[in-house]
Amino acid sequence: MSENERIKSTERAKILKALAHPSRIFIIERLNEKPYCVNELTDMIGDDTSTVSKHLSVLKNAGFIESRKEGKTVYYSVRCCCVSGFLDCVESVIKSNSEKKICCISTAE
Amino acid sequence: MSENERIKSTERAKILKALAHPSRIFIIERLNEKPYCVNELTDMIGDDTSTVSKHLSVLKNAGFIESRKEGKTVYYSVRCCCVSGFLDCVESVIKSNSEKKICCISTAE
DNA sequence: CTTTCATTTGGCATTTTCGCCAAATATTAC
DNA sequence: GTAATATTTGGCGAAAATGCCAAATGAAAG
Repeated sequence: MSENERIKSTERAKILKALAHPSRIFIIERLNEKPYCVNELTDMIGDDTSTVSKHLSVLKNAGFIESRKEGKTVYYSVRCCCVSGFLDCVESVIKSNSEKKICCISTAE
Repeated sequence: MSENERIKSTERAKILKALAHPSRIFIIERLNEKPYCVNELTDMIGDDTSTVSKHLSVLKNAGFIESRKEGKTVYYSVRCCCVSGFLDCVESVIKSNSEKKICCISTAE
């Protein structure tokens, strides 16, 4: 692996890692519907506020979401529309695993 | 987050985690071209054989790749054709990050 | 200015992941 | 059979991720 290849793979891994957590996937799915503030997401998830805030920070740093401040409240929203395609693909892998078939997102129904 | 939602998010996170490592992304990219054996991938990556073997095991358990034994050699190949779409999406996020624009895979060039 | 509410940051213990080595397994050659 | 080659597995220390608490910051209200 050349230096350049290693840098590129590491960069990509960072993005994927940012999404690779149950709460963060849940957050992305909720934000895919509409913007939510930290408090609302915290209530939904049930973890500590600081934990949720850190998850949001991870997603933001990766470029998946963005934030907008409104008074005391910070609203987060999805910045990258391809995330849903991401999750569709994940779903497709899961489906193919359970069916023990080769997966393909276009044939998955 | 309901029990069911938590299970679903955890399941999805597992799949994403399996891909969220520089070497594993590199492996998927190589296998996307054609099947390779452990030795060949080890040479390309430069890590210990056991390390690469474990990465392959992670990818296989997640359902991304499959293996076929030929004599002493084990060849791995991509089982899920949507993986390239995955990586395209990751690329699109990276690109939008550097350009500080909203990303969308369809407009990314 | 003080209080209150929403969020972020620092710190720390726990858990998970990583990567090497050594040993085990499997297959072919001698 | 033994030796050589390819891969996997077990184990262990090092590094990274996780999640809570407490403290800090920021903004509006009294």
